[in-house]
This record gives sequence, C-alpha cells and structure tokens, in this order.
Amino acid sequence: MYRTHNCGELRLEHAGNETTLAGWVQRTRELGGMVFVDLRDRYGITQLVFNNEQDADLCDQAKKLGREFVIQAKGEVKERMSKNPKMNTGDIEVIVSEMSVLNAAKTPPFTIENESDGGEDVRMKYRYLDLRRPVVQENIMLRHRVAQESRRYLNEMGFLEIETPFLIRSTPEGARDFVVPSRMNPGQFYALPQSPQTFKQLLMVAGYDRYYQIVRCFRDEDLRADRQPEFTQIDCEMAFVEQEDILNTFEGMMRHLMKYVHGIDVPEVPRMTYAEAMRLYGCDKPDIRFGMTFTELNDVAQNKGFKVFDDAELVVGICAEGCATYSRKQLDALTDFVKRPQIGAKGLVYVKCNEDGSFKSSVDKFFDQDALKTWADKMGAKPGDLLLVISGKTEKARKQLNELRLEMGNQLGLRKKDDYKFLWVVDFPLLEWAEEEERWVARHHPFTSPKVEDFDKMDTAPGEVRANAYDMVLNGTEIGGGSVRIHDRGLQERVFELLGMSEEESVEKFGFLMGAFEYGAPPHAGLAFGFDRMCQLMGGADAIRDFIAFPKNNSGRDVMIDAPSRIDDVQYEELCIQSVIKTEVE
RNA sequence: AAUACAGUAGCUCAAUUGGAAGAGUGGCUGGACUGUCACUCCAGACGGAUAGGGGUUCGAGUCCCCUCUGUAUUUCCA
Repeated sequence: MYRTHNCGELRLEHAGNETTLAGWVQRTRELGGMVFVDLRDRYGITQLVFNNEQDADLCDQAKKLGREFVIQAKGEVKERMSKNPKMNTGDIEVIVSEMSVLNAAKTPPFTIENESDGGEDVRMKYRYLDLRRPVVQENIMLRHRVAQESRRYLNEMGFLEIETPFLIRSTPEGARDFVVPSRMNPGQFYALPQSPQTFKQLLMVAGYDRYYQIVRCFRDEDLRADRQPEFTQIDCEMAFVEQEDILNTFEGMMRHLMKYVHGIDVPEVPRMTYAEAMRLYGCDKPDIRFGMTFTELNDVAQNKGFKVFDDAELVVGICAEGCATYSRKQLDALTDFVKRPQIGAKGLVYVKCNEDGSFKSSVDKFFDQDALKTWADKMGAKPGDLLLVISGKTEKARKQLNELRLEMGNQLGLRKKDDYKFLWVVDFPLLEWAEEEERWVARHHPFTSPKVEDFDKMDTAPGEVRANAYDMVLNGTEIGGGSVRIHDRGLQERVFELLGMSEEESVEKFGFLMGAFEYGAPPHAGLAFGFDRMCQLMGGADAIRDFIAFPKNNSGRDVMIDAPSRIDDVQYEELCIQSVIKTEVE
C-alpha cells in the first residue's frame, strides 16, 4: 500500500490520524526553518509540513524536492494554525515523519497548473504532462461521467451493449474511409468504420431489438476545432419503434445526462421541421438560445426600384434589438464580416429604427420613411432596433444571414455557455443534389426511409421528398442524428435507383444487408450521438480536443508519438503494396 | 487543395523607419526569513545560427520568394 488516503480527502475530522500520501510535488515553499510542500494527485492538493527543529535531516531532504517529483510521505494529520479557505483540504496539513522519493523528475517544459504558461503545441507534445493539469483532468472525468450515465440510462431502458468490428469493408457513400491493407488477402483492403451503421441494422434483423455502443468511428476528412479523424459515438438502434419512440427515448437520455451530470432539469425538447429551421434561421441546426429570427421581405422590398433587391430571389432580414446606436464604423465592420470570402455576401443593407420614430437606412435613395416602416412593422422592430437585410439566391442569402445572426448573437452576449437549449430538427429532405457528380445523393444515408406521404414525389420531384430523419441540436451544434430505416427490400431498391446505383452495384456494395432484409427484417430506427462534442458542450469548451485524452492536431498528426510515420520496406512487401511517394535517399 | 494569422531564451512575449537581440517567468548557485499557500526579499551565473533555405541592402528578427510547423476557416465531413 503506497497510500492510505488521496490528496483530496483529508479534512478536520481526520486530525490526529496517521496518514500516508503519495503524489506529485506541485510546489515547495521554503521558509527559514520550515518547508511546505503541496502534494498533488487527481483528487486534490494536500499541504505537507517539514520542520527543521523536529527533524533537520528530513527538512533538508524536503528542500531538495523539485517540481513534479513523485514522493510518498507519512505523517500525522493536524489542524492548521493558518487555514486556507481556498483549498478543500485547507483546514489541515500533514506533519511529515517519513518521506521517500519514489521518482525524481526533470523540470517540466511548462507549468502544471490550471493557467499553464505553455502554448497549445508544447502541451500537445507533452500531452501526458498536460493531462496532469486539474482543468484537463476535470474534462476527462466529465467525459467518464457522461459515458457512465449514458450506459446507466440505456441499460435501464433495456438496451444491450454489443460490439461491432473495426475491420470492415469500404462503403461508397459518405466520408472518405481509412483503409487497412490485408496481409492474408493480397491486394485487398479493410476499411475502418465511419459508423457501425450496417451492423446495427443487422443486429435488428438478428432480433437484438435495443442496441447501443459507445464506439470509435473513423473518417478521413479535413479537421476542425470540433472534428477529429477518430471520434466516439453513442450509437443506438431500436426495432419495433416509430420516430416518435426514438425522439422520446433519446430526449429522455439527454434529460437524464443533464440531471445527473450537471444537476439541471431540462424541459421538454421543442421540435422544428427542417423547412422551418431554414426559413427562420437559415440553418439546419439553429441556436435557439436567442431569437432574432429571419423575416422575409420580398413583398415589401421589391419593385421599389432598388435593382439589387428586385433581381434577388430572396430578401431577408433580422432585427437586432437595441442596436440602432451602432456607429458607421460598427456597421462597416458588419458589412465587411458578411463580405468575407468565407461568407460571400455582396453587401448588407441596414435600417436604424431611431428612438423618434424615424428611419435611417443605407438605401434611403430607394425607400421612403413609409416603406421602411412597413419593413420594421413586418419584423416586429421597436424604436432603437437595427434591421440587417441581405438579398440574393435563397439558399445563399439564408446561409449568409445565418452567419450574421450568430455573429450578432456573439456580439450581444446572447450565446451563454451555461444556457443549454436542446432542439429536435425533423423532416429532413431525403436527398440532395450533388453538383459535381450530377446526381442525387442521400442526405443522411441510403437506408433512410422516405415519408409515406411523399412516396409519389420520388419520381416527379425527388428533391422535395422528406425523410423520417431527425437531428438533435444543442446550442447551435448538431450533437446527434438518425432516421427510421427502410426495412423493405423493394423500397430500398427504389432508393438505390434514385441514387443512380445500378442493381449490380447495390448488390455488390450492400448485398449482405439486402439479403438480410429478405429474412424478416423488423421495422427499426436509430440514431447516433457525437459523444466528444456532447462532452465539449456540456463542459462549456471550444474544442473537442479538450475532452479527448490523446487527440490529433489540425493535420491529423499525433505530435506526441509522431504518427503517422513511414513504415519499413518489409511491411510494404508483406502487405503487397507500394508507396508512390519517393522516400529520401539515406 | 485554398485563404488568414503565427513561429525570437525551457515557457510567455518585446524590439520605433531596415541600424548594438531584450524583459518577465521558470530552472540553477549562494544568502535572509518558523505559518507559507502564485511565499517574499537580496546577490550571481546560465540560457539564442531570431523555424529552415534563398534574395534585396553598407546593414535584415523586421522587406521579398520558397519550404517546414502550428492555429482558425473554406472545399469536405451519408
């Protein structure tokens, strides 16, 4: 036994007890004949005391301790003379009688404190040191709690946790696969799963009617602050259920998590159709922590001689409360914001609703006070508000105004991290047009069932067919999504046809699933949550990296172990593969 | 694949118009201090091909070009 207690648990009630602690030296403070040592482990920090008068040799040893030395100390717990209310263990200290250095340590390249002096890259290189910092440990522990509470909820609901393979076959739709060469099958490759999609459907056919898995998924796509090449999903599927059952079950899971992880009671989760989300927010994952919804102005803004609006497919605006006082400089900054190449708006029209009831706009030349008043009335604007209007092709204008709305939300402090607003977005389109391939592709995945009432549009207007697909959105971030699956071979073939997949092709790629569907597939539906992203939002952080013990950087590298790396020539030979990249002559 | 920003001491950063490479912090050595808790104070030494390469110039950390690395975004992510 290296320790009888951890560094976060001793309290006044332990005073007088003998204790043995082990941990890392956070800091030493020498004070004449006394030495104080802060001993740290993941539970907390406890102060050790060495006194020259009581044991001069031991005190000398303590003076030699460096930061991050691993030590074991035995002594008596004692009430402090001068207490520290900022520490959980601040009422007590340990008068050390025996100490041993379990391992000395080099001075770390950055300070192991919540406010570390190290930059992102150094900390990633020494991730094992970064992980010692209490803030990071709290993130990792939050992740643990979210995982365990998810399991607890799903177990109680009768779900089975079942593992599915990582070495599977490459699938054509969706993201790029990571690929693994097979030594025993020369010239052939496994793929790592982008998700266990087809396996969970096969489990439904197999009769395991409530399945879940907290599982790693792999996608070889470009990374972002909220994307990693390998990430974790809470993957779920249910049989003999309808969309309503799924929404209720998993809304229940989010409530359970918020209650037991955060102590917050989440009210019933509102629902919004995809069409409504696009019309009111210009986005399929609206942040409903604040209003500022879109108002379409075509009927009041067109045919008044302003060519830009007259030629536009859509004129749409938002009302920023109390922003009529924005200066020219601020308005120019907003215009520059929407004109950035990433957003790509041609311009921005503003209307200030002055306190005296008059209006001042950037298009006064074309619209008189009465005309501007109709805008303001339509948008529900009060004196003191600022209208921001964008025009153009419907889809683009909405996307641009969405960016502006979020930016205004940020500027006005309307996006508070501790305000959790969940939302279901339902009735997604089944298909979307892929410009480059000039064909319809599945918006969710090819096994998503169309809505029965839209069946007749499948031939006439494929783009208007809605799917039984749904996303859960938290604070403007998609945290999960899923669909009711097709369980009928005939319908599945029809969808493959819509996707421009020949029968041979569909059999070649998904034959195993189609085959399974002929042996009694139950109606089933499911969804998957982005577990890392859920943790990030629940932890109020900006990057999922903070909740992954060993994350990869922007270009998919692990800078700590320096992966990926070249492999040995022998490995190439065994795997029957060649690299077309010339290796440097050594 | 593209765009923007960044790379100077272990770490965080400064360096005016192109004109002598600095500070804080950490670590090290010595000293003062028996209630500190970001301990404080004094003294000292150490610490650098300014990411790499090329160019302009009497002179480049600074200007230009290329490469590398990091971060954010776009394309992409059923």
